[in-house]
Amino acid sequence: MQQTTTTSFRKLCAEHGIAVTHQRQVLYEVMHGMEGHPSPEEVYAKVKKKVPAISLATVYKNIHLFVESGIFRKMSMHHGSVRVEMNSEAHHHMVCSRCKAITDIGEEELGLAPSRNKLPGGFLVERYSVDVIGLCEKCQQA
Amino acid sequence: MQQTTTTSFRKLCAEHGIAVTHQRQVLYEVMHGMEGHPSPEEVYAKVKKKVPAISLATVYKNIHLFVESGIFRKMSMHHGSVRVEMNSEAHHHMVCSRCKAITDIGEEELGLAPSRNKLPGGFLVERYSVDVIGLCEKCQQA
DNA sequence: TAAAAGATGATAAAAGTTATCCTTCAATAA
DNA sequence: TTATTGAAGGATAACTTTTATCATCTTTTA
Ligand SMILES: [Mn+2]
Ligand SMILES: [Mn+2]
Ligand SMILES: [Zn+2]
Ligand SMILES: [Zn+2]
Repeated sequence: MQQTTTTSFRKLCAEHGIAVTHQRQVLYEVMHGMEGHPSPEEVYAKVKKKVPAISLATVYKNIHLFVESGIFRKMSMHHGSVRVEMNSEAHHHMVCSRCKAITDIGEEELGLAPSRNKLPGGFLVERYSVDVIGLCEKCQQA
Repeated sequence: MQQTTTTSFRKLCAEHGIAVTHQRQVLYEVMHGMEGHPSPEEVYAKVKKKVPAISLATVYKNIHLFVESGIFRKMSMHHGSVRVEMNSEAHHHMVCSRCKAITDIGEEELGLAPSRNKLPGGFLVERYSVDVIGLCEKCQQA
């Protein structure tokens, strides 16, 4: 089983053209086994139990690497700072995955019909916030 | 006109039960006139031109105040740190506006039909990321 | 107009992230 | 298998964003 895991991680790395290291493998396995949407600090705390000498910088570097190579993805666009919305119209956002430009798009233009107002688990809907991830026109050319 | 603006800001403050200060008024007017989704630093830079002595802390405090009192809103949920997604299924998120708990919800469960793949401005859609903002069951009781 | 409550400004501190630099390790070829 | 070389890791400084603290000043209200 250990052998199998190791082998499949080697394969994953080969597919993505990244080197296999012990830290990377443990990090991958720990992250893979985590529920929800952990922060880098939470990942670090868990990995440290298996590789006590690991550095927080290594965790950050490899989280980025995993995200860039498509092994995992970011939960949502994370802007360095909080952003305020002054447009009070009901609208959503187009986010360019390359240049990170954010453009408003009206609810009708987007053509989204939020149906339910109660969701599984008894969650009561207040509003929907849709980020459309994709490429802006400029970035499609480049 | 200046008089009118001042009067309407006083009214807005009264409605939201917050005190009227010079800094607050200038901040509100500057933010109201800004395009897009500025960061606190960008707001600070602009306000400083009109009130050179204003402190960055005041800008932060009042942005929070404006958001809490519903005058403006946050562009999107901003978590203190980057969050990684290990669930590779196509899914979206229910975000509790009170306790900030994030729960996965499958695409079908949500009942969302993303139709177009080209949007205004030539934006090419890669994927949709929907945050449903609302109250989780626990927070509805409290 | 005076007292109380609240807001501001300066600045320290905390939290999150990135950069630097030296050491160690993994990939590759001899 | 071993030597070489580029890549990766570890320690830590530095940077960015945000919050906390506290003395001073301004609004509110009575
Ligand atoms: Mn917007
Ligand atoms: Mn998720
Ligand atoms: Zn772009
Ligand atoms: Zn909740």
